[in-house]
Amino acid sequence: MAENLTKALIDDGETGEAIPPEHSIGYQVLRVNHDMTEAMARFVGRHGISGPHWGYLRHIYFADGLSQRELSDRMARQGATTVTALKRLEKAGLVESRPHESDQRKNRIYLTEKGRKLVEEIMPHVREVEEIAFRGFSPKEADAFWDAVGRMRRNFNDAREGRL
Amino acid sequence: MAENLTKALIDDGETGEAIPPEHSIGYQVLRVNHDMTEAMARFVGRHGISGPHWGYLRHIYFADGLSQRELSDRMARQGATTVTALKRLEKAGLVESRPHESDQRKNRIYLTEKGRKLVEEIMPHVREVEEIAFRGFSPKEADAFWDAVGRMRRNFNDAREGRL
DNA sequence: GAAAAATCCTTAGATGTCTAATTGACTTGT
DNA sequence: ACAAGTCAATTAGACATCTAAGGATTTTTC
Repeated sequence: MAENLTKALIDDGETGEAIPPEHSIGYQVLRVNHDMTEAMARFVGRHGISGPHWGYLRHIYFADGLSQRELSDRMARQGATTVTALKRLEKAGLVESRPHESDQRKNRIYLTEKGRKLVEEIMPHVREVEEIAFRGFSPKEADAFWDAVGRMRRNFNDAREGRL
Repeated sequence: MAENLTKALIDDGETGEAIPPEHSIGYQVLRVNHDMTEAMARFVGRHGISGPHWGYLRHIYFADGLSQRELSDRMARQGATTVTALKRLEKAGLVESRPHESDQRKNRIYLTEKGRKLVEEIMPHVREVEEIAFRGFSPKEADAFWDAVGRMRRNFNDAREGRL
């Protein structure tokens, strides 16, 4: 039987008892996320930027010319948060913002040459964090994990949209 | 072959190319964590508290009398963060702090009756979030996911400690 | 075409989080 | 036994984030 799903939904679930943090998948995912972002922040800190700023830079690197709205969505942050992050990045000479050519409400965000170089310097650290995460995983297990995370994201997306 | 481990460590890895966010397990875990904490925050918001505060209350519920240090560790937050959170929770009449009986540096944190009631009111929502997360998962798949998350946490813990 | 609604960005203010420095209390080494 | 080191909690100050409200520009509706 399901030993760990058990923890949250059968052991505790069937008795209707409260779920302690260690038996809550939300808590466990919070912790593993914390570990990963902390590890990444340690690496990028050496290059003089914060973890969140790294996130913005990477998105822009792979999708130059995005609007702030698009960037906020991909970062899973509110628009107001992106405004201040971009201000700092622009001040640091890492990104630049230009008006959208056909819609005057929008901006387009681009990496500067300096920004691009920085992303390329930092990228090996991403590989290192990925490598730590999957240490001891067989390819099959890693696949299963990727698949599970994708399905969970879809589950929450559906729930938010009111489907299901 | 590993289709998804592939994404980060073979496809991109072997060519030495940059890893885009969607192929980064760190980004995917960030997103799923965001989805879960957002869902939980929506639920607990109805009861007048924030997501982080809920986290503290749950830990105290299951380990009454913890020191702030212990509580901070379990929450994966710095001590200073816990200070301000507890101040608010105390002001709201949900927790109380008493001096440690044998070590005058420490406090012990307890839930009040009101705090305990609140945790019990909110608990069903935790179950709901867990249920959304694992929708469509077989017991075996859920087990595998629990196992994988635990191993990842251990991997990062080992890396932080300098083991490996 | 004009009014209404939606979209994009921005600002203002609140909350949560971190790091660094401080104070007071325990623990250790000699 | 005492000095040095460690540890718990706090404060101060910076940064990241959110919600709410506003201004400007589409887009939609009739």
